[in-house]
Amino acid sequence: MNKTATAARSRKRTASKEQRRLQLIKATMRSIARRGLSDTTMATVASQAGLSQGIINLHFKSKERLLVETLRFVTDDYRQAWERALENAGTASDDKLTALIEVDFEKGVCDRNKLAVWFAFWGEAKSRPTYRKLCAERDESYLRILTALCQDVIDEGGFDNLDASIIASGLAAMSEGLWLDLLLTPEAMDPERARAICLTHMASIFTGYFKV
Amino acid sequence: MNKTATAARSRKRTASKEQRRLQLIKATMRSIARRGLSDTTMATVASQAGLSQGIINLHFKSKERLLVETLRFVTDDYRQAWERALENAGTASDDKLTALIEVDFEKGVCDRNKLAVWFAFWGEAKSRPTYRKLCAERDESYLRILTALCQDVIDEGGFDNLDASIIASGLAAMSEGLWLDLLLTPEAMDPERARAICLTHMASIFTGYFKV
Amino acid sequence: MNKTATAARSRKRTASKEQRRLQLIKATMRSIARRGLSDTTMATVASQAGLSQGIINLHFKSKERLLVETLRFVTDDYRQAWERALENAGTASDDKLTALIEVDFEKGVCDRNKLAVWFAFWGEAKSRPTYRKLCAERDESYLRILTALCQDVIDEGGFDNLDASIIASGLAAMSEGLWLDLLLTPEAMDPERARAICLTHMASIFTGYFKV
Amino acid sequence: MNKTATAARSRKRTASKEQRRLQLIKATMRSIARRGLSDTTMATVASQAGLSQGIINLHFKSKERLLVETLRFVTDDYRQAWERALENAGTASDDKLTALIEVDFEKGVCDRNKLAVWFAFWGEAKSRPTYRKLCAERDESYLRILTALCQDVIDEGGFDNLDASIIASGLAAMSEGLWLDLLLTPEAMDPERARAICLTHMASIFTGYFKV
DNA sequence: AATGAATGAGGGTTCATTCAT
DNA sequence: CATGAATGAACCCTCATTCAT
Repeated sequence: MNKTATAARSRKRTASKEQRRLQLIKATMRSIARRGLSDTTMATVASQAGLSQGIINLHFKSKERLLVETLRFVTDDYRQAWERALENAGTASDDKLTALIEVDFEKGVCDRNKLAVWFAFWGEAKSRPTYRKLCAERDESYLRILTALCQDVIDEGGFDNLDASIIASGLAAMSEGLWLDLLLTPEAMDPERARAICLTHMASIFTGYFKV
Repeated sequence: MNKTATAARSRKRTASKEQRRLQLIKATMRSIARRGLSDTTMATVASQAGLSQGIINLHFKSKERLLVETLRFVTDDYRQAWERALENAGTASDDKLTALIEVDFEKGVCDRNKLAVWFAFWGEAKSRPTYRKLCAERDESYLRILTALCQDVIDEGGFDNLDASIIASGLAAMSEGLWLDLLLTPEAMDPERARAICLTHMASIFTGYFKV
Repeated sequence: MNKTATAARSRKRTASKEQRRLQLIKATMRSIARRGLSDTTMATVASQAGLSQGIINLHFKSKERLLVETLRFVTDDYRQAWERALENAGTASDDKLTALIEVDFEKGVCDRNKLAVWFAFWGEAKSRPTYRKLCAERDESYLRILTALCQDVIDEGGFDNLDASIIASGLAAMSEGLWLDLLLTPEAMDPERARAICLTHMASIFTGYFKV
Repeated sequence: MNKTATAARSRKRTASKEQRRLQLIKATMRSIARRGLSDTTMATVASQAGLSQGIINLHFKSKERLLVETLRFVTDDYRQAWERALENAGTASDDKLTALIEVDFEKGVCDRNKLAVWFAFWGEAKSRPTYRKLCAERDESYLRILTALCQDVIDEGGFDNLDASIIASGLAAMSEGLWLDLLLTPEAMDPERARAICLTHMASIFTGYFKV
């Protein structure tokens, strides 16, 4: 066997290992969404993945690690979504801000399964420093960019009496609260309506901008 | 022993029984706040209450029942808080609305322990119809009164182009989202700031009202 | 209920708890003797005791603790045996020494089950500081009294050229080695013969003493 | 490819196979010495040997076989040591006996790691016929030669009142017991002192012989 | 011959629940 | 009404073994 083949196999093995981890993380998310965090066991995850019991400890050492990696995955996934949204948005500040708001309610981000995962971890965050830290980091980086964009709109639109930080915090909070409504009362709230609520809010603040 | 005595004793017993239940519910809340829902066991609750192992099954029949009753308690507690706030508020619609908003961030309602309980149950709500129903009811009744008050302000202030339902939903969501910030990043958010954010938001919408 | 009754019940409860611990320790010894330390599981011990799985963690917190307590029990048991033997022995030093030797091969001490327990723990002692410490303490206190008695015989018999420490160490070692023979080759060694070997050894050293 | 080449390769392969087995047995001994028998797993052995997980089943079929082969190795190793010692000893019976005793405390035989292996297996011997048989055989062949040599010394020295079997059993036992001391209380016993104890013992029995 | 990912039986442990006191 | 010892199912995790590569 020549070097190239060895490298190929080696690469394949490594890739496969990463794939397995991803497969297990996704199975974990499904299990959390369907049964809740407290009813998510090694068995439910393994079975979701169509694999055997021992597989999780083989790849993640412990259940706790699996859960942390799952949270990290959701966190990264969310960040990538809004980074991508910003890239694809127009160059105008209000367009960017709109894009950042809308990403919270678009398909890949705002499905009830992922929301369930978010709330599952938030529910345990107070008593689990590891979870809290991961969640907090997500919030902070998101809030930072949101604040910056609000400031841009303020500057451009001449809304000198507004405080970007206050607006951004309120907006981010509203978005999270709407997620809760989507989770708890799906019959009374849907992503489209949630998006409209946020944009209406922005339009109230920045007169003349964010026509819904 | 005469009938009166029996009745008296019976009444006393019942009262005592109710006290015990309350004692256990409060112990449950403390346990959830300190250790999280998933680390809250019959033992941690009983120990918090300074009572023995078997006591919970005696009064609540099962752990599940205890948790449901705890959630119900929190729900009722919250409702009473804003009902009381409305009673104590001025008669003007905007005063009432302000009172309703402020109650979310006042001491008895907005302490990190109670927030932890809320999020603990929200985290499990998707996969537990019983929890979801209780949480949803809370939201709905709160949202109903909030919408009505917004409508009053709209009518009184002549804000005919505004939609009370949209505003109320956004406001309620913002409030819940701010709770999450209080839970996750207490160093970056405090009740006073959260209140200010909400009121600023209202002031943006209803020009001339809700001066912070 | 009066104080006496309370005390009685309390005493009974405590006693009962102590009894349960003893029962489990004895079940552990039987399990080790029959199946070996490596095949002794929580299940084999509980089943030996005729009790349920969870009982051991209830009384000993962990398997490791149970094993340590079992070793401690054997250690204490052994010490009590030779202390009792010394009390019952005559006042002459050589009588006492004889008694101390004979106790190693008398019924209550030298049965194959207990020997199996000793060797099971000795087998793990090198890599388990806790075991080693307990075993070493047993050895040391026994060796100390053995040396003292040898010294007495030396003094009384005028064996000035002998070293009590050397003799005692050799004697103690011989005794332990004979236990191994009893364990490994019961068809070639029995307690009576082992006892004779030790006494013959003493008779060789202290001319005129320890006639077998 | 001609026959010769095939044979050569085959021979080489066989040799290599034997080396691998030896490598794994030595890794097993190290693992037992460092972690104890109960913490010795296929993984710890393979890792000690710097090889992969599956290697042991490839060469030994099962863990049990590996352990048995390890015990057999230690047994053979011990036998070879005293056979060599006898060959190298002088022709006088007491010289041979001295050599036989001294081998127990010389470097290659009496190191704490090997002692740990011995005791590990002795600890499981009672409940494992396979282990017991192997250990017993070791004892028996050693005891046979020891008895014969004692008899020679008795005959030559005119110690007609002594019983070779009793002396040999006592001596062998003492040696094993001293090993235990070396294992458990290395700060209180060392090979040199152990050797001295045995020789002193012999000198007491055979007056005029075995001057230390 | 050698690897190491995968399996799954069985281990120790936790904990909701029961029940004699 | 209250206790807490006892139960046993279900959990997470370990590890000997298998097998595709």
